[in-house]
Formats: sequence, C-alpha cells, structure tokens
Amino acid sequence: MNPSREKTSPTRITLYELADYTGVSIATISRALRDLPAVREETKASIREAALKLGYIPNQGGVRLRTGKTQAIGIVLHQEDPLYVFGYSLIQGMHERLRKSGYTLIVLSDEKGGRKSLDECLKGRMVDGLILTHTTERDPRIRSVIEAGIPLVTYGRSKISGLYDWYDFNNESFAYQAVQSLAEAGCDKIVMPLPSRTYNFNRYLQKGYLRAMKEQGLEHHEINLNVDVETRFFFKQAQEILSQKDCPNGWICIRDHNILPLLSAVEKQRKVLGREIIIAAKQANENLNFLNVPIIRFQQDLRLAGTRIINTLLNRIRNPSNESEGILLDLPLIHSKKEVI
Amino acid sequence: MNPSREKTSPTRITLYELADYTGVSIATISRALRDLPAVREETKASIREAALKLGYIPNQGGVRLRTGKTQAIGIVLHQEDPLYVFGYSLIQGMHERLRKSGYTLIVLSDEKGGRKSLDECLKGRMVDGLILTHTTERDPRIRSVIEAGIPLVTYGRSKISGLYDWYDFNNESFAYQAVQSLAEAGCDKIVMPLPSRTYNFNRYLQKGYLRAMKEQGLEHHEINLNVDVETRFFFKQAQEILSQKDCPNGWICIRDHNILPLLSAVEKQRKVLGREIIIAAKQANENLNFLNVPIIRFQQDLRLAGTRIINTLLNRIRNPSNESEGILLDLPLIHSKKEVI
DNA sequence: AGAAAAAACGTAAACGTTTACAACAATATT
DNA sequence: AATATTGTTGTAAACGTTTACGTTTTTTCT
Repeated sequence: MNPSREKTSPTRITLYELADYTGVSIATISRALRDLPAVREETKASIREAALKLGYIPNQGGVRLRTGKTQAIGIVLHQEDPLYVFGYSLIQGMHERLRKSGYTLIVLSDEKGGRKSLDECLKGRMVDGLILTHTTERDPRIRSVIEAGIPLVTYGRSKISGLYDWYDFNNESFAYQAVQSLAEAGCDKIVMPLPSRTYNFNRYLQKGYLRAMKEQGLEHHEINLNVDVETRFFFKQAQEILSQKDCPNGWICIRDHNILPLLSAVEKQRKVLGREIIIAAKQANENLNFLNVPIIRFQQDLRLAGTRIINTLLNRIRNPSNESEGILLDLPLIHSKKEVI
Repeated sequence: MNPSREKTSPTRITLYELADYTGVSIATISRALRDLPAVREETKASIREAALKLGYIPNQGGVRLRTGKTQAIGIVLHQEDPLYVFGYSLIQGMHERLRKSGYTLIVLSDEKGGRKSLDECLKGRMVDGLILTHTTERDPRIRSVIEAGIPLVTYGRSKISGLYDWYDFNNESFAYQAVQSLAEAGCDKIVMPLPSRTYNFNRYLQKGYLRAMKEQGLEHHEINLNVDVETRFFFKQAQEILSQKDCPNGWICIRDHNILPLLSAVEKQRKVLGREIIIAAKQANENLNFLNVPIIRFQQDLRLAGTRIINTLLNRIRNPSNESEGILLDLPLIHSKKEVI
C-alpha cells in the first residue's frame, strides 16, 4: 500500500556514525564540529575530515530541540498592500547577507487569524531573530517581540523604546529636499500624497515637507489622496485633481507604483511635464531609471538596506544586550529634472 | 554577567503540562491534538480546550526530530539575475496559499558554495517540499531533489522525467500570438531578444516565434541581444540596433524590465512608437499597465502562478505517488496597441 | 450472563543533539 | 617526588514529540 519512498536516505549520518568512524565519543565530535576550545587540534582536524567525507549534516530537529535555537530568522510581510513593490529587493538583499551565515530566511505573515501568525511564531520560538516592516507609530508588535525575548530589527522607526535596532530611510530629509528642488524649479503649489497615518514614516514625510515649505515661504496644501490605494483608483483621483484649474504644479511621489499612473494622468490632462507640472519622486526600482521623462529622482536602495538590516540583526543575536542603535539611510538625488537619459 | 533574558517564557507549555492539567497521559494529548481516531470525542474536546487556554504550541524541534517532517517548504532563488523582477509576486502568491496550511516558506539560494545550499538542504532534509525556478533543459537539480525523495514542483519545464509536477507559462503560444499581432499591425521585420539558452523556456519562445513567422511568410531574424543583461547595457544595444536603417520594426519583449529601456531607445532614435516601431510585451508587473504608450500587452499573472504552484505541491506532499502533472498557464492579451488608457 | 471484540488510554522507547559532570591524561608547581 | 593544575575526552541525562505495544475499559454478541 505504502508506495516506494524508503530506499532514499539509507541511514542518515549522525554523530554516532561519526563516532564509530573516528573512534571518539559523540560528545567530542559535537564539540569539535562547533570548534569549541576543549578539543585538541589534531582530533578536530580528523573529525572535520570525517564529517566532510561522510557528508554529515547536523539534524536541525535535534539541535533545535536541545538548544532552542532555530537557525532561522523571520521577516514578516504585510498582506494588505496590494502592490507591495519593495518586498523583493529587500528580501534579496537580506538573503544575500544571510547565506554566508548559516541562517535561513523564513517568510511570515502578519495577520492574526492565520496559522503561523506572529504570535504563534513568538510563542513557538520559531525564529532566532525577527524583522518587522511597516512599523506604526506605537507598533504593538514591537512590544510583543521584545517581551518574547527575540532579537529584533525594524525597518522603519517607532516610538516604542526597548532593546532593538531600527533602520529607516531618511524620509524627512527626502521630503525636505524634494520640496526644495520643486521650489527651485518654480513650483508654488506643491503637494505630496501620503501613506496611511498609521505608518510612522508618514510623520517624517510631513515634517520635512512642512519645514521646507515654510522656509520657501510657500503655503502648504493638504491633498486627499492616499498613495497605497489601487493603482487604477490613484490614476483617476490624480486625473481629477489635475483637471481643476489652479491645480498643484509640484508633485512629490513617494511610491514607485504611483509614478506611472501619475504620468498617465498628467498626459491625459494635456499638461506639459517639466513645465506645467513637475514631479519629484522617490524611486526604489532601478528600472524606472529608464523611464525617459524629466522628473526629479531620489534613490532608495532597498537591497542595500536589506543586507545591512540582517547585519545588525546578526550582531544583536550575538550580543542581545548591546545598546540599541538606529540608522538612517540617505536617499541621494540621482537625476535632476533636466537630465534625461 | 549574563544579562536579563530569562524571565521571558517562564516555562514553556509542553505535552506534560497539558497532561498534568487534564489528567490524561501525554500520548492521548498528542493524539487528541492531531485529531487521531483513537480518542473519545469528549476527551478530545477537553484537551483542545486546555491547549487553547494554556496557549500550547507544539515544539517544532520535537516534532521534527521525531517525525522527520519540517513543516516547511522551500523556494530556491536565483542569485545571478541582477534584475530578478518576478520574485516577489511569486513569493507573495505562494505565501498567500501557504498561510492556511501550517507550513512556512523558507527562502533558499542556488549557489554551490554558500551554506544552506540546495545540496545541504536536501541532505539535511530541511524542507518537506521544494520549488525550483529557472529550470534548464536538463536541469540536474531536479534529479537531485527527486533522489532525495523530496516532493517537487518546478516553475518551468525540463526534459528530466520523474515523479514531480511542473507549472509553466505557455511561452510558445505567447510568442506565436505576439508575432501574429505584430504582423497584423504591419510589421515585416520582427525580432525577439531572448534569455540565455540554458533556460528551458528559451526553446518554447523560439518555437512559437518560428512557427508564426513561417505561417506569416516572414523571414525570421536572429538578434544578438540577451534580455537579462544589465538594464543600461540593454538600452545601449537596443539603441544601436535601432539606429541602423532597415532596423526591425516589430519587437517582442519578454521581460518587464526590458520595456522601459526599449521605449527609451525608441524615443532616443526618434522613431514613432506604434507606427514605425511596434512592441508586443509580456507583462508581469501590473503597474506597467499605466505606462501610457501604445504597446501590445500579454499578461503573466505570477501571483496566481504562485498560489497554484503551492497548491499542487501540497497535494504531492500528501500523495507522493500521484501521477506527475504539468500545467500550462495562459498569457491573455490585455491590450492591443490601439487601446491606451 | 459470560466471553469476545472493539475502543480508549497508558507505558516506554526513540529521534539526534548539547552539556553538566566525572574521569583521565599531561603538564606545571612545590 | 608527590601534588596541584590544566587540558582533553567520556558518560549520561535532557530537550518534547510520536508511536509500537500493552493494558484497561467499554461495547457487542451469543
């Protein structure tokens, strides 16, 4: 009845096989392979050689049961965003750093209901370290993670204090510079569609925007257009706003996926990009560099962010009582509006 | 010396705690929680209640050690592509299906050298099921995975036979239709930059292309331009080709990240898109819908592919001796060149 | 009513590791 | 020289689960 699946993996190599082979006890084998000091160098060498020869791979179940360590770090994704564009670059960067380290990357979801939710993951101690994205101003998840004693790095700041690190792009500085560039280009009615208030970086964007507008002596404008709505809807709304006379002439774009719909809307309304309407955009996907239109671009290097986030996470795992550190990443200006390819 | 980290998780809830609490043995607890038949319904109910109340989460290390099952499935990424755009949608789709299932998704890398490479993952039996992307014509990885006895689904076909499933987009049909559309639009010199020969889908693209060209009575053209080169380089090459008189007037685009550079090149050469040069593109990222230019688009729904891949993988895990199945996904035409938003 | 069969539960061993502790060998100290 | 110290190895228990097997309880059958 039970079909053939048994001839594979005849018997797995364990510490016992290695012990038989080398003539020492499993305890020394274990120690040698982890390079603990209490083993003579020669025996270490021969044990390592044997392990390599027999193709020994530690049974994760065993080590996990014994030590409680999982050799895995988790990143929690956000299911709600329909167009969550940055995910992959970030993951790629993380993975790049991770592969040298012996840890694996596991992908978790945010939502309460599902199995393998964050709570379950914490209680089950399924990861040795965690990365949270989409932080809110007082993100309750941070507390939970810290209380569970799991090393944490967040992508995005939060007001919660505790022993964890954060990374963030300097959105305040970005907004400030964006306004400045637009003002220099002659815009007097500058708007910036924002993400949901729940995300913490909303505040930093606003802060930079307001500060720059004040310095430029410009009146600031609220705009009722969320950047994370369906692309199609964003397009419609933008089009409507642009159809009014006295419409904004300077637009700050904080999401890659807003750029194309916005451009479409501009074109649809027969406005001249770069003269009547000027756009300053934060850009993560480097393909957009080849969008051959005059817009002002600031680059957000998510891949780099990913590797650096993992880097500090690994540090914190090794050294859980280190001082918390927060790191701000720059968004360099890569094209002023005049330079087109 | 050793800083505070111990007050967390006072003592984990295990089967023993549940046994104390309910007054039955750990064996029945274990059986009840897995809903095995050999337990009376009333006791099951009370055990489940207790588990919920005490917040029991099975220790993965324990179950893994005992059963050999990891409750994880792995996807192996391809590190070499510099602009691996589809990754995230696929992962997102997979994750979406996975969260209901109790499995976690772990991200693996391809390359030999790194730790946690595919071999190591197989030997260590670190996943219950595997997904391979970027399959080559006779992909040796497939053999390895099958021999290791790990349920497998590939994204992309291969000539290796065995007990595994595959998913693939119907690239032959896509290429065929693309040629057809371009010919109908009046192109007589149609080219299709290709991916590396090592990837299996290269063959299908060519096949569809050649068949359609023949039917249309057109002479086919080799073009020396790989789609997976650096974006900047692709742009340069395309520009050069377009600068020659008698240059191709019909272009088939198989990668999202080729679209923008190609458009740039067309514009740079002052060709009129939609008249002098016509483009038919396979498009995965739906943001590109808002690229307000007249190109012919075929859609590749990677998210859907992701969920369906996981679906059949889970089936195979449950039923390893099922017949192999291969599934071809369509690439529907979503815009003919005349329809712009 | 009793015996036989079926259902429900318990006992104990095993999965492969790490680590406290004990034991032994080699070296340093007096 | 004997003793203390250090360095190296072995023994055995524990981590939390599942499951073969045995035992008890309940149900069914005659």
